[in-house]
Parts: sequence; C-alpha cells; structure tokens
Amino acid sequence: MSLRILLVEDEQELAGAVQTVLQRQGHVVDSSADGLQGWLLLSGELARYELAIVDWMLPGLSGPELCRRARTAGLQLPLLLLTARAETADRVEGLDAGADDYLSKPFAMEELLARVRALQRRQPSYCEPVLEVGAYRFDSQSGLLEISTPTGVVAIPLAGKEQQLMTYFLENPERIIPGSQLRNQLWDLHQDPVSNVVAAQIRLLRRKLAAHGLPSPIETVPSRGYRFHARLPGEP
Amino acid sequence: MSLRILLVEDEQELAGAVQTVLQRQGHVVDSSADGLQGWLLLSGELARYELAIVDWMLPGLSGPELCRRARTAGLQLPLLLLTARAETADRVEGLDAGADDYLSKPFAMEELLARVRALQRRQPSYCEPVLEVGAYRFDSQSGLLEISTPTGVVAIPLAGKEQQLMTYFLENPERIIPGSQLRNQLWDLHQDPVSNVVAAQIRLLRRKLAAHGLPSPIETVPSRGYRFHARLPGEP
DNA sequence: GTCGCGATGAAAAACAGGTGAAATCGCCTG
DNA sequence: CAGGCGATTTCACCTGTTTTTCATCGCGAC
Repeated sequence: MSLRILLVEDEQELAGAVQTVLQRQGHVVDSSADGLQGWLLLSGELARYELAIVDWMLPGLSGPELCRRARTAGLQLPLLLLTARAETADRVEGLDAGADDYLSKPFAMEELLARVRALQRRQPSYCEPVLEVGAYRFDSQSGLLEISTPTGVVAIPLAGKEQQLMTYFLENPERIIPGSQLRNQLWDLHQDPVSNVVAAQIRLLRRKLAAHGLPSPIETVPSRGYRFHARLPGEP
Repeated sequence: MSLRILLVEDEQELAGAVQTVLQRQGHVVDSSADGLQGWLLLSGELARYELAIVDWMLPGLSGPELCRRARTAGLQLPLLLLTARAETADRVEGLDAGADDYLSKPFAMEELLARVRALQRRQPSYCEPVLEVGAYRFDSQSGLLEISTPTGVVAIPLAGKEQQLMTYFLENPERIIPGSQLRNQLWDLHQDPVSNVVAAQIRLLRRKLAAHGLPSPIETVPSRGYRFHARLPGEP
C-alpha cells in the first residue's frame, strides 16, 4: 500500500508539493533535483525504489534518458514521466524510452495520486492487499493485524509506520534483516545518521503486541539485525 | 439531482463557459482539454463520473474514440458528444461509437442543460428522487431531510453541499468512507490538497442536525474515514 | 572492566484532524 | 450596481495520536 518512491524534479516548488502530497499518503519519498543524481539513487543499493516520478526536462540527465538507462539496467519499477508538453510525439518518445505513464503539467495532485495507484496495481509484482504468513494476517486495507492464537484471533489496529514495518517483516519472514536495510527502505534519506528510529519503532511494535498479551515475533540477532518468526511458539 | 460530470473540450473559452453553467446547476465538474487525459480521468477510480460531455475533435484522442473506449471498458454513464459538424453521417458515427446524445455547436446553454437533464432521466440506473434508509428519509426534490424520532418526525432543509453529502451517506450507510473519497466524489479536482473542506462540511451537517436536537449519525473513524449510521441509538 | 550495540522510558516534536470565527463567494434584491 | 444574505471555504488554534529524540541502561565480547 505504501511505496518507496524516487522523485526527480528540478522545479523546487512543484517538487516540494508533490513530495508532501505523496508523504501524506504514507509513501516514503526521496527527491532529487538533478537527473544524474536521480539515476545514481535509482541504480544504487541504498533503497529498492518501487516507483520513480521523473520530470522530462532536467539538469544532468533528461527524463527520457533516465528512463532508458533504467530499462537498460533491467530495473522493473514503474516510471511516471512529468512534462509540460502534451504533444503526441513526445508522448510516444517518453513511452519508447521505457516510461509506463505520462502526466502533463499542470496536473491536479489528486490525479497524480490516481496514476500512482494505477501504476502500482499494474505492476506484475503487485500483491494482494492482504498478507498472510503463519499465525499473522495483515490487511493493509483496514490496517488491521490479526494473530491466530490458541485461544482465538486477536485483531490489532496498526499505525502508519507500524504497518510498513509489519508489511516488511511479513514479506521477509524467518530472515535476518539488518537494521540499516529497514531504515533505507522504510525511511527516506536525509535524516540524522545517528538516529535510532528503527529500534524505537521496533519497540513500539513489540510493545503494542505485548499489550495484547502476545509474545514478540521479532527476534533481535545481535549486530546482524532482526528476524520475524511467523509461527507462535508451541504451534506447528 | 446533482451530477459528477467530466467535460472534455479543448476550446478554452467554451469549456470554461460550460463548466460554469453546469456548476451553477450544482453539478461537480472536472474538465480536461486533452482526449487521452480525459479518458484516463474517466476510466480511473478517482471519481465515479455520472456523465461525460465530450467534444468531437480533440488532441490526444478523438471524441468518438473516447466513447468507444468507454463502452468497451463497460462504462455505463451517459455520453454527450459536442461537435461543429451537423451532418447525419457524423451523427451516426457518434452514436455508433457509443454516445447517447449529440449536440451541434453552436448551441444555447439552455439546450445543453436540457439534454443533460434528459440523459439523466433516461439512465437505467436513474434512481428515485427519495432516499430512505433507517430513520432517515431524504427527498432530493425538495431538499428536505426527514428523521423519524421516537417523538415524531423532524424535517430539516439541507443546502446544496449538505444534500450531496447526505445523499452519499444514505447511498453508503454503515460503511467507512475515507475522507478522500468524499472529496473526490463531491468536490472537483484542482483544489488545494491541504484543504479541510470535507471536515468543515461534515461539521456543518452535524451541527445542523444537532441544532434540531438530533444525535449525530456520522461517526468519525480516526485516520480511516466517516461512517453513517442509519438507525438512531435505541431504535431497532 | 569497558566497549559497542541495541533496548528502554520519558519527553519532545510533528502530525492529523476537528473546531469556531471570520472571510469569501454567488446570488438576489432593492 | 451596491448591499445583504446564506452557503461555503479558509484560517488559526486546539486536541489527541504517532513518531522521533534523548539520556540512560543492560548485556555479551574482548
């Protein structure tokens, strides 16, 4: 439901507005004003972006060129081109370059959001809004986490970041996930390098489960990361 | 009574005039100057449009082509084609493409309005002008909301937006409706993304009911939306 | 013992959404 | 065409919740 998004747009004002609107939707957004830097972020290891929104005209590297590179590099994420022009020839050029959709400025923010949702759904890797692993079942629609215990099913409403964290765990159960990975994927860059947001958020999640009398499924593997156990202790 | 309308017309002046006239009638109108963009709005889930008014000649995607796509996609809404040409051949082509009606330019605004009313009435999904759910009964003809209380029936006249809001609630009782959905359906795009029109309007409606000594049937579900309860507390 | 990493509780900050009052809009009337 | 009126939107503020920060603590490794 929430996406890791890269925004490459050099008009400060527009970029800020777009970023704000997307973040309000719960997405995690990095933004770059330069095409080349955008490309580096996209192709780098830092985060696995799930969507890129790219202006046509950019310093450093043009939007279509950025798209072309992304496709050449084998990146599968949806690409949305922004542009002031609306001519068909451009539209074709953009799509040829590998963009998936095309939005001409000026646009209503609501429309951008609609396109983002549409692209997300169109993705081959698009997965059901309900994640179910072991005893855990999370419905991202309602934000409700349901845990099957021997005594019945417990339902817990999760807040925004808790949802993102739980989603990540449910998508990677039984695996050791380094804290740095969580941070890069669930928080945007541009934040204090000596922050312990991840630990803090993990604690909130654990505490919320504990408050409902549940054992913590999140194990800390010292100096390696965290591991999510999908089955409750004592269950098959 | 009030409709969610999409207008696809590239002549700025005409588009503006039509939009104004329709809005004056209480309709909520989005307008696009580009055929393709219009199609995306129509097919997207941003809003459920109840009528589309489409110019014949358009950049991006022609009017008849837009109609054809809409029908292929299974959209049921009435389509009204606008055109400068008046020949019978064209008329046939337009209707073949799936349009329901056909208005040749230049036309009087009154005529447009008449056609809109006619199409609205002709709709198979055209529903009764009286909505009745639980203790609530809303007559969109008179704009009067009647609530059956243990002590008798209270009648409250509703203003334009209040009517639209109440209609939406009565059509979706007992369901959590996200504020964004209300905004997309009851207000047009192109508005400040950080506006709280919805909250404000909800409050007015609640207050109006409260002024008549009624409990609010509209529940706020934090961070999720609003829910309309059709029965008064204490009634079956 | 002490170093480093991560947990912890409390406090602070940021944020979403609700509220009343005031400004604005559109229409109607004199 | 100005003034008034009701409807609607905006603004500034307030509240409760979520998220982040900070200072400190505990634990295992060296």
